[in-house]
Amino acid sequence: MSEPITPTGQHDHTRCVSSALSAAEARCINGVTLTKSRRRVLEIVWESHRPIGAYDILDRLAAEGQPAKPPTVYRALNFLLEQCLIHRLETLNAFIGCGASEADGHTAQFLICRDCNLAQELDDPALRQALNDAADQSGFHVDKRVVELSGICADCRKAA
Amino acid sequence: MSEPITPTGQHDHTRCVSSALSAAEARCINGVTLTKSRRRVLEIVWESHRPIGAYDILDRLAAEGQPAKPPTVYRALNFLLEQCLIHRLETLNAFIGCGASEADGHTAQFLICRDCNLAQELDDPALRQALNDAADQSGFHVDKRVVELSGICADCRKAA
DNA sequence: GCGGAACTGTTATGTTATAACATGATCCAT
DNA sequence: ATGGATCATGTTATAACATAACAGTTCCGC
Repeated sequence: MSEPITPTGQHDHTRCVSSALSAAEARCINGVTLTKSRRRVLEIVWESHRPIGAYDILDRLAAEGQPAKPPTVYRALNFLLEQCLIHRLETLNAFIGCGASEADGHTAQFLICRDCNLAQELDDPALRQALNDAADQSGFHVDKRVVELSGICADCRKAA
Repeated sequence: MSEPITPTGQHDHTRCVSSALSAAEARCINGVTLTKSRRRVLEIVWESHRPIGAYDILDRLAAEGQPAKPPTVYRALNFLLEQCLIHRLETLNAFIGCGASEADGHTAQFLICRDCNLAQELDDPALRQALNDAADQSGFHVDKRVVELSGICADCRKAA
């Protein structure tokens, strides 16, 4: 969030990928292991700020000479989701690296651009509060929040 | 929203189904027609306040001796979505009747109970505002909003 | 080295959704 | 009333997304 992401997603990925990986390694300590294939899937997910589908990950693995089958990828993705290292975007059936720090409840909101396909992760406190209030008013106990706003991002609007 | 919906969803459905249908007829005037099969799919969707999947609708049609194929149902569902007569719940790949009045932008939020499977439709102004603000801060133009909170509803919490 | 736990491989299948093309119904303008 | 445009439906096939079930492997503590 502190670093601009261009419409083409061209920024220093090596930096954010490696920071994602070190966060991942840090989180994997007691009985939880970041194995080679989980690590590779995490890298692939982080290779852009765009959501990527499970079968696209399969294709990447195949292209690298590591042919895999769906369960392999889905198992890795589920592990990464459990560890809060990635998010699943419900509206796209796709996955994206989690940009948030470890202990913030893994709650996020997404702005998904139809044009450049970037997905910007937010964690807006006011929005979070409004979500909590809405649920509280109904006496509803929330386990999981999905907030995905689709449209056109600022850069693409300028470009148009 | 004015009428209580129990955890079992037992309330006067004939009333809400027929009011949904008359809303639908009213909306279908100029070049837009509520055909028999679209109408039947709308009725099926409205037969509970629970989200229903496309293939469950297919099964119902088959049980009624109106065997249909997936495109038939998806075409009806897409029509009903365009007319804002139903919503699609992205987290469930399922559909539910739209309880909102005609001209409010078809923006809604859902509280989805994992236990009784009811989905309560909200249109909370504060939440809507918070969503707008979050997008505006990023200069993002929103086309479509998906807000789905999953958890346990008040009734199921009491019952537990 | 043995047993258990975690991880991976493999086959098959389940679930959700659409492409592509053919046919039928409706309307209304000439 | 016919021709043709438009909208709706039927039909076949397949694409896209996801998991069940079971077999094999690796790793680690005892």
